[in-house]
Amino acid sequence: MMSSTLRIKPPAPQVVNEQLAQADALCRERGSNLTPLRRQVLELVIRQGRPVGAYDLLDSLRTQGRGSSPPTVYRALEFLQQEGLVHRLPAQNTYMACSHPHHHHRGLIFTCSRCGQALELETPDLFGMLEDYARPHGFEISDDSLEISGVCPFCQEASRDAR
Amino acid sequence: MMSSTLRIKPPAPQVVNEQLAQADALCRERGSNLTPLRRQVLELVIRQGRPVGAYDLLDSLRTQGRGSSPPTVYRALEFLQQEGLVHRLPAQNTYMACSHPHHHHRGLIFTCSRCGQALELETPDLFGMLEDYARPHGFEISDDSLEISGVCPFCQEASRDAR
DNA sequence: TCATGTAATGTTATAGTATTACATTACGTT
DNA sequence: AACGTAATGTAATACTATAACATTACATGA
Repeated sequence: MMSSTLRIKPPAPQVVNEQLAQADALCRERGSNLTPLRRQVLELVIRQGRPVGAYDLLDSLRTQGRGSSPPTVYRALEFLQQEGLVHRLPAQNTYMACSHPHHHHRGLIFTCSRCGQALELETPDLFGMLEDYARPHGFEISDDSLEISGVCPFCQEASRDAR
Repeated sequence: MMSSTLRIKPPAPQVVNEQLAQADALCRERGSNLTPLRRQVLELVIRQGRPVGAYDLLDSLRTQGRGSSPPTVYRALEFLQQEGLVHRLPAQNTYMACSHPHHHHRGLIFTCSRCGQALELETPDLFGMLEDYARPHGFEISDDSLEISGVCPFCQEASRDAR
């Protein structure tokens, strides 16, 4: 993972707390169990403000005094994904907080292959189109987000500067 | 990887040969170097008729008497991807032959999370829409295919039967 | 011819990502 | 108290991918 960017700041503590409160509310409504451990992992993901690798999360957990091993973080991430609180980005093997867990919009996520930064969009037409393509083949979509890789504007600029 | 399906047969030898001939032609045109090793890997991918893992390819290479190690197959796959002959499916860590390497259409690939089977479609509108979403954010798309996970009709049926 | 440069491949080791399997704990219900 | 279930702890291992360096093959020009 070890790539980083200074361009995007981590969210302000207040924003983090809002997102956590929203997660609390959602899970309470649904009767799902946002345990302290799961909540702690979610907080780490949210604070990051960008996609983060599972083993980075594991390091953070250890720093925070949790006796942790890979299954700890993978299980928490699995739960958080089921609840729609976290997206997995398969092309980068990373995880990021969902930016609108309250609606059930399925989103599009652009990830930069240079710096790893990600941008989640609400794309009202996209999944409808995908369903239209899928239907005639009897295929049932289960992904709730779609990752597409490319180059973010900052890294494009960096390329130009290098030349 | 080790999942399998009997529903989709591997392509007939004749089809395999056509696809290989097409790859030969494409690379000749472009002046790119489809070496025996790369061609052998491509053939393995094509014969499979479905997504394959890199280490499965490695095993096959060894069976065929190539003294091979991971970099061998990963390097070949990298070349084949650059040439648009093979797609990587990040959600499954697999590789599959592109079904239309001659046009430069960027395609949509449905993958079944149960059986691993994949279906590549030509989707005339899709990447245009994605570009439209990306443009206002200055994001430049580099993926040439989009993987989306779900459940194929056969596995849906299997689920119903199980109940 | 033969030096030299470059692309491709070989080889060893290691890094990075994820899961299996089994033990333990916490806690609610009978 | 006994039991069942969900969650977590722990050790081991499987799976995926890359780094680093050596070697080979072959084209080109001195």
